[in-house]
Amino acid sequence: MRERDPALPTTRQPRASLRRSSHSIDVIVLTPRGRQLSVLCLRATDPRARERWHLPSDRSVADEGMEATARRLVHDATGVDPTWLEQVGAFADAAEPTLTPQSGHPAESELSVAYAAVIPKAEDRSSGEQAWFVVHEPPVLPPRQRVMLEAALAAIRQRVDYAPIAFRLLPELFTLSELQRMYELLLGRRLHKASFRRALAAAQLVTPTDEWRSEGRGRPAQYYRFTPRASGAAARSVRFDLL
Amino acid sequence: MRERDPALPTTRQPRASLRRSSHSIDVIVLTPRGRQLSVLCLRATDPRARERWHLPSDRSVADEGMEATARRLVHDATGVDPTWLEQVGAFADAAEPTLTPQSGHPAESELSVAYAAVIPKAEDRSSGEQAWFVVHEPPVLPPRQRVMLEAALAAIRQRVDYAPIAFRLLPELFTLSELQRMYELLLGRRLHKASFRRALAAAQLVTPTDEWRSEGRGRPAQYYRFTPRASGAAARSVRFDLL
DNA sequence: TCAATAGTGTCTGTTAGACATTATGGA
DNA sequence: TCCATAATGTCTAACAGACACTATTGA
Repeated sequence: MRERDPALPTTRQPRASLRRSSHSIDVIVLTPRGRQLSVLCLRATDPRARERWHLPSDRSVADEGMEATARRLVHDATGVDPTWLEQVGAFADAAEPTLTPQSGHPAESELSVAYAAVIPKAEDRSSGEQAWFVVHEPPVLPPRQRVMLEAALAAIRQRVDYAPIAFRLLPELFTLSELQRMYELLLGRRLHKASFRRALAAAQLVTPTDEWRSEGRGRPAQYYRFTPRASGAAARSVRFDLL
Repeated sequence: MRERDPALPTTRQPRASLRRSSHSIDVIVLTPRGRQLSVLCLRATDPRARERWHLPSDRSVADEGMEATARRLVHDATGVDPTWLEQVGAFADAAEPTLTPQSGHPAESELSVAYAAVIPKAEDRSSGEQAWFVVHEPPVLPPRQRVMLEAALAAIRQRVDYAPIAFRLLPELFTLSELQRMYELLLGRRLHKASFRRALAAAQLVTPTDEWRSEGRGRPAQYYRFTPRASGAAARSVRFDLL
């Protein structure tokens, strides 16, 4: 790709950034808020359609690659870099054999490549131009982006057992209860406490520290640290079928 | 997408088929051959580069949708429709910050959407223009397509426990040994016989018939039929951690 | 009889999930 | 004292994997 493209029947493209492609990069930015997982949505710029929302999206794949575009989209919207990012897939509108009146995507791109991104905590920039929505109660989105949101959630739930997504959402030191709550947030269901800790111990994913947390009422909790198994596959693949 | 696209700065597209996009659909066509899983590759048309191979690919997303394009690619190359088809993801060439001398894709498309397809058995059309390669010993492919092949195999292994891929590769009636061999082929590893059958029974995925197979030496095998659990999720999610 | 494949029975170690109990702080 | 949270111990049913065994055909 890029630079030489003599076979293309289109006109020569400007060589630097801001070239518009026929496809877009769309990002599902997720963050924990309270007991819920929330997704970042942007308000339509058109003042006549203030109740139309959409996901961060960009068609200028500026010689930077898809993942870099997704990362930039997250940074521009939230001010921070995602701590985890992964492609979900490519989406077009369902090709109805007879009629497809209008695009299911705000930028009218033929094709959208969706990325799921997570950031630890969102500084509340609810400027009116953007807002966080609980993932199960999103605003009305363009059809294609609604599909992408569901696919992103499914992808995260599938990968959370094998990728350190939960740890990327927590600070360096965390308690096992905090870790479990993060897993529950990502998976969207409750886990069994004893089994959760047994699985963690078996996988040797965390090591205790000397730090303790004492806040609020109950017994202080020990802080743990994430200690991924160096290269060699996880001692056990950490199956959280729990609860 | 399609038809109205007033926002696009490009010239008006011809409305019907054979419109070239900036992205391609590439298909990883897989079929069981003997004890191995094989992938379909096409020979370069350029007579000066007869040892260059590539995956079936098409840039004319002819108002038909990505999946239909993938299906057509399979049909054109093999004469049959795929019995299972699923998107793997979108792939571009790694954006080296400094230089990316040439495309990692034969059609020089910016972006390729990969689909994994399986067909039950390949009528041998090894016309010299195309050939089947054992998946672990593919020919030299364009870099992007090599990545897509590996991703397709990983995707299949991940989904084989939840999607009826193995059954789509077998005839209506099959023996449990045949089914197990198909799973082993797709997963790329041996399974434990007793555990395999226990898991099948627990998941209630198959029901015995009155037919028996008697061919070759050993004891005749009973034929089974695939009986998916109607809608309601599988009684058990059929975990084949076996062996 | 042997070889080859199909299918089953039994045993053992592991583990998920339930449940109960102890531990330790704040109000 | 009571309450809330953390952490651990024990029990049971389920199950994966190993192993051995029986069953049934053709050569």
